[in-house]
Amino acid sequence: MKSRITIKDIARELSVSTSTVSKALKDSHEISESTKAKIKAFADFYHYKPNSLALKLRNQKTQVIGIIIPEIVHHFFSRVISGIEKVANQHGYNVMICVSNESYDKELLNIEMLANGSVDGLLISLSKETQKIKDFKHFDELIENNLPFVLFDRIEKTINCDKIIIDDEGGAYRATKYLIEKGCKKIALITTPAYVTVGESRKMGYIKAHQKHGINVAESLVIKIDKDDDDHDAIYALIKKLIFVKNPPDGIFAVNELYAALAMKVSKERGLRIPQDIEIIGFTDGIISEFSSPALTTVAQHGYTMGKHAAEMLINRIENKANGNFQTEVISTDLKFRESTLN
Amino acid sequence: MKSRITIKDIARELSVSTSTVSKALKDSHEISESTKAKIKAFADFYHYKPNSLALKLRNQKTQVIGIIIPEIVHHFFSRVISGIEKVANQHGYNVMICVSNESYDKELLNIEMLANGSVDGLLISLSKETQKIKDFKHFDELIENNLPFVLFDRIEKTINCDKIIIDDEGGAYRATKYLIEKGCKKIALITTPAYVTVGESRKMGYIKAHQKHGINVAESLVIKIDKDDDDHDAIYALIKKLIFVKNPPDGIFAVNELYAALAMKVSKERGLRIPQDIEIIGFTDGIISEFSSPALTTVAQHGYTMGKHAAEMLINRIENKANGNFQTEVISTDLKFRESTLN
DNA sequence: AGCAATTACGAAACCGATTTCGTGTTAAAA
DNA sequence: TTTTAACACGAAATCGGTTTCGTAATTGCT
Repeated sequence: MKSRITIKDIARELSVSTSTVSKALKDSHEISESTKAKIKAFADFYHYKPNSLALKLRNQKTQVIGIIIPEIVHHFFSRVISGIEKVANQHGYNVMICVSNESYDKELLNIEMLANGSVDGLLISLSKETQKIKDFKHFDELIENNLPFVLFDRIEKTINCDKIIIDDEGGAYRATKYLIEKGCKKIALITTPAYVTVGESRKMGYIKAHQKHGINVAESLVIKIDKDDDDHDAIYALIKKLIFVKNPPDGIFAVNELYAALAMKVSKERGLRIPQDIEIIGFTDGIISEFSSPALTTVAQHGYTMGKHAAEMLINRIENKANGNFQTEVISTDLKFRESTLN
Repeated sequence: MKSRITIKDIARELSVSTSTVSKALKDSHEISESTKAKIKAFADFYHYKPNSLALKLRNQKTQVIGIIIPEIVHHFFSRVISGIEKVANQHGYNVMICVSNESYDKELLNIEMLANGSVDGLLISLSKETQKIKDFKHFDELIENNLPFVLFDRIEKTINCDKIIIDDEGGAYRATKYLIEKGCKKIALITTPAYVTVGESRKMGYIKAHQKHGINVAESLVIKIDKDDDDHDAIYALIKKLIFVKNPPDGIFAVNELYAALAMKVSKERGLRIPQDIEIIGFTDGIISEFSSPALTTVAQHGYTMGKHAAEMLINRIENKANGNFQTEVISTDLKFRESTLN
């Protein structure tokens, strides 16, 4: 059960003090060349590596960034993480990832776990439950202890911190506008409950695009899915109610690719041709869209970029390179044309 | 720039020693009720939380599990992580995730980072490069320092540790056998280069199924994709060479869902009807298969289960509940029938 | 030769906790 | 009245490092 060798072991074996060992290993001028050589050789031989906990405690700096996300089996979030990881590593940071599972309690627990000295800063995307019950007191404590943190994607305006979001409203606006201008007369919206802010923003874009064209949005064309993303059957059933009607919509804008893909499935079963009878656009960073048939036109949201920028914002804060005021950065979207809309 | 309150602050403010504070907060019988009350009230008021680095250093126990995976934007691996996270949390552990990006150097770096006291144990899936160059010396050091670790999915037999794998060969065998028994005469295999062990095992299953039926596998029906998974176009081009020929295959077994989905795309473009003219089976834990059209029949590999079991194996090691010998657990697969094969 | 400067190292404080051991005070037992 | 035990707390060691400061021995300068 031998464990990793420590500086004390080296000191004892070579009959010098721990200070001498420490300095020798850092090539300090205070130590003679001969002693340094001896110590370095010994340390090398036994593969000495300083204990990182001890260093972190001493330096009051962990070089670790904590990430709290609602779920990890999620293409968008995993891209964000990938971007974070990239930038973090470039700056010598590691990442510690916690999953809130869309639960307020777990989010709170995670924050408490990570905020006790384990990390230098936090990157957080709010859980659905947190957005629903609107309780943000766990962030007050972060602010009190002035631990830097950045909210990304699922944010809350009233929290005083740096934020980074997708241009949800703009993306939805352009997608809807595109459908309107292609001649769609009945464009349905498949969205989330209102407490999911990104869904709400996208709905806003959908509405504004209609207003811009002087069209009144029929409430019957808007459905809110209050089901777990894993429960495809339940979502499917809700969408069916939208499409299996006398005069089905001739356009659909869905706030994520899952809804869009399921809408496409339902449409095909209803006998509608895509895109001739009904045009569909999703919102996503995903792969369902690419491989569904017909391939889905989507609002591409660039999660990798968001992750990179979020990490940069946070590291700037941690290293005090940021100016005083908190920023909110908006990542713009692209409309990616595929087969589910007419050329 | 006030920072988190420490036990020393409390001791100073209340004119007691740090030992008294520590004991009081742990409700020790050594401390009088009145003093305990006073200290607890003070600590509560200032939201005192012990510094976790100090605890970890003191206890020589981090309650953190390190995970090293080749990539994170990957449905299978994210499911594995999800399973790990679940079990780890149940046992009071957190997870720290590092990505090797399929690079040997980064894998080595990650291991060194995590093995210096940051974690109690490691869960590792080998990078492609590591499998290619077959250099496993970084694991020797883990063994020397006896830091528990478990290899999952992409493993190496010669490393002396616990391992957990998918029944790649068995899954491939049953999938291929199914195609043969459905009457396919020319079943192509789309696989990875040989150094990717999971690809090789699946190839073995494919071959054995043929042998079982006394069929010789034509080398021309086996293609190895040596392209980055992100480079869909390049993969597409390789698959095209397989299918755009005079007598195309009437069955395809692909070692992952990306290859299967792309093969389906190519087949459709070649004018082949799926599943009437060509039947396709993929190997996966993913979502492309579900939403592609026709939906793909696949060998389901249960990443979530693998993650849970891997975490359990590791925690048993960490907490010395495992018996002495190293185990290799095999997670079995299911053939999930969808539209890309005849009923 | 006498004094200052340099060299080479060790002692001790520190990071933030826990825990063992020691001790002064008080109350109960002899 | 003396002994003893219980009580309540503090000093110090510990985890594994880094860093400041102090100092003995040597060297350099006048």
